Amino acid sequence: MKKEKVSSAVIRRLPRYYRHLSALQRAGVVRISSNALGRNMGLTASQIRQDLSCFGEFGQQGYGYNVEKLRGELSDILGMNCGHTAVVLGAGNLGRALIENFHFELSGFRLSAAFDVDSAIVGTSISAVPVLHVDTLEEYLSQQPASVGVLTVPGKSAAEIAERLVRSGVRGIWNFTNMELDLRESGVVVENVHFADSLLALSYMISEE
Amino acid sequence: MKKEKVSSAVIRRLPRYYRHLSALQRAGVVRISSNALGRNMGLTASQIRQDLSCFGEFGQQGYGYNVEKLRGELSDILGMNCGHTAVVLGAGNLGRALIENFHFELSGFRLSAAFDVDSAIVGTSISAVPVLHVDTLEEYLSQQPASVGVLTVPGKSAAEIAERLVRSGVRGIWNFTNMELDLRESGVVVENVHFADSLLALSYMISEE
DNA sequence: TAGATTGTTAATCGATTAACAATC
DNA sequence: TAGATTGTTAATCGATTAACAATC
Repeated sequence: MKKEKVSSAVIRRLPRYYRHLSALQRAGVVRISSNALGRNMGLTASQIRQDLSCFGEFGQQGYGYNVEKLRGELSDILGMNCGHTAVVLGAGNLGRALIENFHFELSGFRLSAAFDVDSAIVGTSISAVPVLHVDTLEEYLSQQPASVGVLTVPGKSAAEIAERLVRSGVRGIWNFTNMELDLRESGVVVENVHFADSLLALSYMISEE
Repeated sequence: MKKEKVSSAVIRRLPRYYRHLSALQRAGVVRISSNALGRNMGLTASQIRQDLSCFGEFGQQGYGYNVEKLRGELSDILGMNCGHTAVVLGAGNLGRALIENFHFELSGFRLSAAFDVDSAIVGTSISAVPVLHVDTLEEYLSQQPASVGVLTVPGKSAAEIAERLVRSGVRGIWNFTNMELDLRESGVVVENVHFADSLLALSYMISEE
């Protein structure tokens, strides 16, 4: 998958395209024009064609886009067919909620293990995902490399665990802690899910005079 | 709090400013220049001054910004001192994780109640937050209005519950379901937390050739 | 074919960065 | 005071939108 230089704004829209196309496909829609998709998503047709043209030519003049085909192209573009794997760090409430309720496989990830320090849960399984002791993290990852570490540990452990994940060769960290991880020089990509930032943005928007 | 027309890009940075200033304050830093804050956050000094100038003049030439004062200004700008309240819809894994682990009060929200359909938990409390039956939602909100509904119900109930929240007068919906809510005409603000979109963006970034 | 719709180039718009006078 | 740093105006850069020839 070669990339020239795709802007962050475009990258952020790709999962939305994928999601909307999936819904259209489920609804039995076979083809869609950039115009109709734009109305559907609240974007201009122009923007959609411009965005997609970063990756290739997926449409057909006079016809539009085949929904199933475009969805498939997007899944490739997004790396959903790379066989990515993930491990969860911290099987507390949030980690557990993600393991039990979030369908990693629908995003192309296989969730292979969770790690925690709590001896009450180490050795058990959550939704068929084994919970291992975090002391065995390096050993495990040397045998079973992971593409992504899902960081749901307490904030005070975040930096240390992130560091260990980086040394163990993960390519990305999905960071649910409220800590800012500075891994710029490691080359590891950090994707932050800062709940507080999201709620505060909402707070701002509902507080406008 | 009067606003001219603040761009979405600026709004998204405000919580980050607040978070970084909070960390600086905890670290005992009294004053900071736009230059130093920029280095800290990975932004240009120019952008920081431009952003803040949307809301007033908070600095002092030759000195910079007083950390505590600027943090206080940002908390006002973000609406953290408006006495906002929230209710959680759906006390499953994710709802429970938010109730137990997310500190609403640190974002200026009081979490007053949770609602669910499961008779096994209705009537109990989670971290001192009462769990009520969702049938009593309208009755409750007419007595105890909420600024925001936190939507952690299953996707298939999302649209219905969102609609009921809107009719009950919430100003915003913090949407954790994977459903797209179209409330454009209601005037209610939707803030989406789409886990899958976030993971797919990460997937894209770690999959670049 | 005629109508529709793409991919792409050009025009516009908005956001970021640079520059600098004002001033603490 | 001299040095530092702001707030703001101007310049640049990038992203979005519009236009249109190509073509299914």
